[in-house]
Amino acid sequence: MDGNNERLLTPGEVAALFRVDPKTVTRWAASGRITSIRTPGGHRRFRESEVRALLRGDSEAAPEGHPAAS
Amino acid sequence: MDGNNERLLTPGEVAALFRVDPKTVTRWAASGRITSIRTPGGHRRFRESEVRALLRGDSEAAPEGHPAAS
DNA sequence: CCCTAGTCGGGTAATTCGGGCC
DNA sequence: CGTGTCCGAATTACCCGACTAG
Repeated sequence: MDGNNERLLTPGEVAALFRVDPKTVTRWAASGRITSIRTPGGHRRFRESEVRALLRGDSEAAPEGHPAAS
Repeated sequence: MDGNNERLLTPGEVAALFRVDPKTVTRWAASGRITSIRTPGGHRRFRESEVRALLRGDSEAAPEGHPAAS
């Protein structure tokens, strides 16, 4: 198995998490405030770990990978 | 034995990677947005390297071959 | 040969996209 | 500057029944 078990969220999911409109989430991605993965169709997907870090109030950029309990 | 060690992924695998419906992946292949290999039965299969490049946001899809360090 | 899971095909509703405006 | 809402257009998600993969 690949260690690539990163869960992706849809704009609507992130919008519901942040209590904002999906359009706002799209603007965050356009501003580079959040990592966005684009589907061949043009739709965006967001990393669950990244969104979680933002939700926690982590101003610092979340490091890629797993937050090893150090 | 051709040196073709390319791993092929099923629509369900690609769909899970992009967090989309397997039907959507099939639509990408129908639109020519992704290289699809057809089984004698009509089922589609996708190249692991191609899917990975799409996930990375690489607009330039590797036509084929291995990513030799140039 | 049989079986379970996955995929195929077409059609319709929901969501998202993009730009512009308040 | 950032957010919410408008529009039209594109893309995606779920419905069904039938076939393939292993």
